[in-house]
Amino acid sequence: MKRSKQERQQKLIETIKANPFITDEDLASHFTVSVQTIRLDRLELSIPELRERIKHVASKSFEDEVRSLPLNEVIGEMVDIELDQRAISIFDVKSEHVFMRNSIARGHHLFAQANSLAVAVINDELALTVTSTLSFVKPVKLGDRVIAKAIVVSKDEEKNRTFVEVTSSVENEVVFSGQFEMFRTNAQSKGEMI
Amino acid sequence: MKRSKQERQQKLIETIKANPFITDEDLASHFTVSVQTIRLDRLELSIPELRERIKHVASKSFEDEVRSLPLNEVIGEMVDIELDQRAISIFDVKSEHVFMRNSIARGHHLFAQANSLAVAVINDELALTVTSTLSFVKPVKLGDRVIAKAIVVSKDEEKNRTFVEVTSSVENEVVFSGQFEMFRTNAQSKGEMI
DNA sequence: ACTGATATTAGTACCAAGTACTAATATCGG
DNA sequence: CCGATATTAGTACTTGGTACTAATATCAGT
Repeated sequence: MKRSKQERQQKLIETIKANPFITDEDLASHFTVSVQTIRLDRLELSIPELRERIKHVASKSFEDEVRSLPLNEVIGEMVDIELDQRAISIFDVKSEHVFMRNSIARGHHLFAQANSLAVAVINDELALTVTSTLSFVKPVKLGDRVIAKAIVVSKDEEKNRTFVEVTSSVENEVVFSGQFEMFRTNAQSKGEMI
Repeated sequence: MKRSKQERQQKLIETIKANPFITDEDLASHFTVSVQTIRLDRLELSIPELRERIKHVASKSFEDEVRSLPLNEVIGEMVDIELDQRAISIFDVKSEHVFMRNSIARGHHLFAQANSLAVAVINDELALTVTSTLSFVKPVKLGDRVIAKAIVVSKDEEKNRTFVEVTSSVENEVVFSGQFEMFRTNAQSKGEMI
């Protein structure tokens, strides 16, 4: 039934990963070894104790929660903005943004960054994306820092339209570009989009 | 400096809410009362102890994580698919998808649903969005159920391109449409997007 | 079969952050 | 000043550990 130490430790890693809430005692009975053995295993594998594991999971999600609340309106971090002119935001590609199997960022995050930047650069109460044309130039990978630059290219004051061009790059290489036609108004709340 | 018990308890609730990771000891010195007082307060307010609070935060996020892992690939719920032909998915607009101030769905969620559906309908190892043109027809509100239909309209076998048209509607009214030019290949792993 | 190394188990003291409970003081309102 | 409420102190006990020592098991190789 049981096999080598290495095998057990491998399973241990998986088991704890699948359920970080498991105690040493439960692990011991699960692998039918003593609690001390489990503790030695954790020591060797430098797996922290239950409380530390839980704390880690909790603090990770707590930070995310805190971060996603006030900054909700812009995807990525705004570093520069001149209303009605240009805006720049950076977005770090983390594991939650990529496909599992190839670590490539999912397109909607790039779109989200670009689009929310286009919304932000508009100096009005209300900004609404009407149409957009996107070009995904180059795959973006886990760990990449994407810098999006939005530039207001033209306006049609009569129709309340603003045209914004967004170019995103990673290490000075263009990875994405999009043209956004935005509807703008300072009316109270006819409805807003994006 | 200090005020009534009620006032302290009110602050206590806020403090713990803002930072669930705080110990009774830290709370005690923060409010310059004894640890026992803090414990009586928690008892009266039925605020659980630190470890239980942390566990709660962690398990909440852990469930979310588990849920988002396998369903990671498609945004929304796939209800029908005929590879290389058409696909349908539904997406319920929840509070995390909308702007706080007007309860209107943020565009990238509509894009994400449409785009992941376009990826899914492609019957190949690899599907990559090259370009897309989007039209946000009508604002989508909190609580709306968005039904996206993807239809493969044409193919360019030589260039490995597939053109997909996605139309999203709420209660039979079109709210969004997009044309997606997809790159496809069954090569192992040249890179993938979206 | 014996030896040495590695692995496992047992046991103790100690820690953090509590609960549960009892008992002694403070403080305040009338 | 008295009684009620609030606060503080203190003890025993709990969980899920760490850190450490020491005793066994198990296995591999000669």
